[in-house]
Amino acid sequence: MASLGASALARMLEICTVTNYEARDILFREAEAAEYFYCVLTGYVRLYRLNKEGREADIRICGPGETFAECLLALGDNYLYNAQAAENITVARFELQKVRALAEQERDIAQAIIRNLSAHLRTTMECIANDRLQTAPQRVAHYLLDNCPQDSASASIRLPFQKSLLAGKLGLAPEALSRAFSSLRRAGVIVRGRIIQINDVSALKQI
Amino acid sequence: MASLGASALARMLEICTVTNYEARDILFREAEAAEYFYCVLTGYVRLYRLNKEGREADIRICGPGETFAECLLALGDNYLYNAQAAENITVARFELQKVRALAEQERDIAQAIIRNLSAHLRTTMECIANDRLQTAPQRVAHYLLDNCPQDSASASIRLPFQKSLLAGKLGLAPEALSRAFSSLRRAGVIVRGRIIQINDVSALKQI
DNA sequence: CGACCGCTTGACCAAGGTCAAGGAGTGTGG
DNA sequence: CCACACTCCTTGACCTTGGTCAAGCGGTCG
Repeated sequence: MASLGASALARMLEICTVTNYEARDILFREAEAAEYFYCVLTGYVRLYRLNKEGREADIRICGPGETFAECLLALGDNYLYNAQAAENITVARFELQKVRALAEQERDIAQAIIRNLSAHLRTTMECIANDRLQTAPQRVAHYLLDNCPQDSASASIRLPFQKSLLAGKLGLAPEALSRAFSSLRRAGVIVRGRIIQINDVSALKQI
Repeated sequence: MASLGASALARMLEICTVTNYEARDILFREAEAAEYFYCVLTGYVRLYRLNKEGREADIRICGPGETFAECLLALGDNYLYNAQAAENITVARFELQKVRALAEQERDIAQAIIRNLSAHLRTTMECIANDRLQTAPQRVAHYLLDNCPQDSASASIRLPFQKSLLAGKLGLAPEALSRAFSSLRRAGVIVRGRIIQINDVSALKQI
């Protein structure tokens, strides 16, 4: 929304509702009639699908500032996945109908939607490539490097959420994440709780 | 482009160039400076990435009517993947710069881009979900059902491309696709060359 | 006829999912 | 203050899935 002009911004804020959910609340389910798209303000949201045996697979983890269900803006009447609060969260929601109407009137809004969809499409394709090309330790290394402050030789990261959530985000079972972390120990990665110490950033890049 | 008004359509056609490529030609490579986005007219294009050992993984297979590299419209100066002609193809290409400019002027074009990006984002997220939830035979069954004409009890499909391309599209090695097909024989799927005979559509849905 | 290409099949192996058991940390009640 | 429970994570054992390598098969083309 940072890119919107004053009037467009005002009109978006006008149709926006802020809501809280508690950990594990379901915001919506796959195939339900879609009314809103969402923007996370605080906390994390899990988007996931079920197969017919009931196993869950995460599709995306959304953090503060990220939107979801925006792909329904163009077309589509039903949600495509389940959305669950991973913790206590605050989200803003926008009625799809109204945003569609606004996008036709306000040029800024259409442009902002294009930027948003593009960025998502890019990260989503990136995710497919990573799933298909990388092993578990490589995915974890990749995630750590993406979240390293800079090209300093060493770094320390605090995970913003539970490890089980990270596992889902990377398309792994929690056990596999655990094993990936312990295999990264030899590359100088030390895990204690949510704190991850990286002694040698360049060694991590080799993986 | 079907949704564009006359003037918008004319302006798009104006900046469009039609090109042919031969099988295995590379249209562009990952990280190259991005100049165009593309629309396939005839044939199929493979979008893929490499890991550092040089293994390839397909991200998407684009057929007639589909576009690629549109995610660079909003932002981004470099291609994110490699694009290769899977056979002799004809594509239309559009200068990103010019389309960006047009999208700001012509409302239709911005709307069409939104629809296009939305649709891609949906299918791409769908792809992640399928990769993470389904086994090889399930993916193949899913593909066949998606390409069945209707809810007739039986059907016959002709693959529009080589099996090795389908394998890549489904995130499998060619050998795994072969095995998946042979495991579907017991569900009444008969493969001869590119022709696939499905005796019992509902049995396939159970898988 | 031989070469080549795409596909299939078999054998083997590695990655990671699943199940079960065992910590470690935190909060609760006695 | 300690015992207990609970949650989350880790570890080990096992097994399934699918990747890889190599050989063989069948069709097509020169």
